[in-house]
Amino acid sequence: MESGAIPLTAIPGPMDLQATLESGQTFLWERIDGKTYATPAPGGGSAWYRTVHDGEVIEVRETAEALEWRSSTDAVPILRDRLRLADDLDSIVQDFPADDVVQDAVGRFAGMRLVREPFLGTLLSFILSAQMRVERIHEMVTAIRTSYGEPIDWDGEAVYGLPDAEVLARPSEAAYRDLGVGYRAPYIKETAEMLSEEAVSVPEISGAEYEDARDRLTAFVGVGPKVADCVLLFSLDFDEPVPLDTWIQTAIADYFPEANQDSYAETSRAIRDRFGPRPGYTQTYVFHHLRTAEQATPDASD
DNA sequence: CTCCAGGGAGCCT
DNA sequence: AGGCTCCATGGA
Repeated sequence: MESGAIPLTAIPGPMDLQATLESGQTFLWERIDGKTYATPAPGGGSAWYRTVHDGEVIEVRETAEALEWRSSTDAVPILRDRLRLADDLDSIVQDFPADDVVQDAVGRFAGMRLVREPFLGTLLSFILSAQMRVERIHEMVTAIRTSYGEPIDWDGEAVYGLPDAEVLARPSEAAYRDLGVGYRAPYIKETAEMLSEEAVSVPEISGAEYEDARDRLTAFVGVGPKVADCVLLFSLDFDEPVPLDTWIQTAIADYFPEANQDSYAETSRAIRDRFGPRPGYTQTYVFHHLRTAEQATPDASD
């Protein structure tokens, strides 16, 4: 086992590991303490998080001074890439619009970064996300990972990463339904088949202009414009997408009504213009802010 | 009980 | 192109 620490002073701008990993951008990490998407822990520290990257186990937590890591390999370049540690967050946030809802979100989650997660896991996660709560998406991805991934021995514990598309194309639709994914079962199977057959060129999508890339991604079964936007934003390094989910639609209705247009493509352009030079970053803050504000309001008994 | 969740496919004009 | 209906599941 290797281990190390990335000093927070080596990261441009603030860092909030928990907000980054528990804001519904990625479903490929698990908290080792067993609590998933718990309310933020006060005190500057975080739980340990674990993922499997190309067959290597990676664990990371945030302390007051550093991102500490343990891994079967050198985790530093992987963490820098997946957690976008090179992003100058102060500069990015300065470009956000001055609207209260945006600035309130920045105030709550300073240090939340976009992620740059592996393509297959991101694609499947957001296919599963249709009409589903964030916590359950994580449960479904975990169920697939632990059911069909190869166990990795990690200090005597079996750790499961997501297998490749060829493996995920094998289970029957009924087998996926048994995992509780509902009507998304055929989407998962058919998309895995398309990937294993290389029916769609992912490098071509990565290299395309944003709206063209979004259109191309919808060739996968279960992928419409919203899911495509999530994949482009959280995996393929596009900063333009503003996924128009129920929360962002609510935000548009309440705070940016002039951006409400007739079609997804037109509304997308309007809200992008409204959000400024970093639309994807702005969206991620607003989404996390509104989603977590709602769950805090229903009752004061807890 | 009803309503809702990071929507999309299939079908109809 | 744009509108309508159906699609599983679990929590509030």
